Amino acid sequence: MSIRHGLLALLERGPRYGYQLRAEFEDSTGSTWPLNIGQVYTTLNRLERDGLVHPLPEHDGGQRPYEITGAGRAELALWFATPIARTDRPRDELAIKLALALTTPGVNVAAVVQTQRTATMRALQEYTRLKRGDAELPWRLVLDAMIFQSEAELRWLDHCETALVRFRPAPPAPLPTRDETPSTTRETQA
Amino acid sequence: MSIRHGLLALLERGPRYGYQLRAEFEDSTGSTWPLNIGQVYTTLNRLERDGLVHPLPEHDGGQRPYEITGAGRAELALWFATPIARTDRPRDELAIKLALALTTPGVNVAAVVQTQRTATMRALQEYTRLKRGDAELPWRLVLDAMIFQSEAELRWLDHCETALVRFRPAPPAPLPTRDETPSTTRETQA
DNA sequence: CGACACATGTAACACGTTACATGATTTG
DNA sequence: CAAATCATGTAACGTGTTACATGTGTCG
Repeated sequence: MSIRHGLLALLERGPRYGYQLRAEFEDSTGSTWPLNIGQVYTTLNRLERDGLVHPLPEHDGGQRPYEITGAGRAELALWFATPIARTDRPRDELAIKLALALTTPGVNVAAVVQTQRTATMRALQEYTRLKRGDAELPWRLVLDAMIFQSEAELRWLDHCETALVRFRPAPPAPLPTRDETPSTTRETQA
Repeated sequence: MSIRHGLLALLERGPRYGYQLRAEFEDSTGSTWPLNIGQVYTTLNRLERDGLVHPLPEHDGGQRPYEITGAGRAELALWFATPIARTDRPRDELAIKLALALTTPGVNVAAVVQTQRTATMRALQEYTRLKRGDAELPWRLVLDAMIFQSEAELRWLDHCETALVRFRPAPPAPLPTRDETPSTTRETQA
């Protein structure tokens, strides 16, 4: 429901048309999650169907601006007033993957952890690099969210590795997995 | 794609039928993400369509067990060998919400942050409570993932509040949208 | 028998992504 | 003019959720 409410929030600033909405959405989040333009139009149609927005008759060029309605404002206020519960969130694919890897025969769990750690560290570096650019506050906060999440993921991966050693002390054969790290990252035993 | 691959991983242990798959999936993750039984059957159909599993003719009771195929094993191995990139993940609704709240007129961002913090702290306590129960290692790791994420979210919310004070010194100010007077930054930390 | 858990499936719907088709406007 | 960009829309598909329909097996 992020797009639906996101567009509503943008329309709270004033009437906008589809292309504008995509541009402003991506501006706010620094294009962290690129928004397909088709999705904007289908979402606008659903919002109109639900009475949360209505189109304005101005057809200067080809633009069809929309305006938020009273019901839309109420819905938006409810969104801002309601915290996001853990149960609302999508499944954490990484957690599922590791949990299942533990009981799947033939899987080198340590290698899975190590591969993910490399990728996550790389992502973290990229976010840190991006933060040095000039960004507005909204995007900076989005970047910080990504950074905090990546750091938490790294901590969790360390934690998993430690727990793993106690559970399966020695994986029988070091099967090769895709790991592009040169050498340096192996001694992070928390 | 978590369910699709999750079911494949469970089938790697041996042939299973739909009901079993749901039970084992929820066992592994401690019912953190309850899995609708209908979803299991539709996913099994898609896996069969794609040649990753095939049904076994045994129809003892009403059970229709499935078996993983060679292509299924390959797909599963690829899943385990490939790290999960940040771009694969779903949009972070909380980050979007706060980023947009900053530029939406009439929104008390500090209140949004505070409401979320309360909810997240409550979730964190619940996870900590659950961890005291007796759980298998996979579920314990899933719980730890939730805990680490919640802690990161709390840290981020604190961070947002701090950044907010410098950006919009007075939240209760009702009208001004374009007030850029760099007034005295009162450090009102909660 | 009647209730309940086990077990399989289908239908309708929402959301998201990708790709495609179609014009209008700007600009080199 | 031609190409790129702006702008709107549709179609097909994958995934996920909810609700409903149906049958079997067990147990008080």
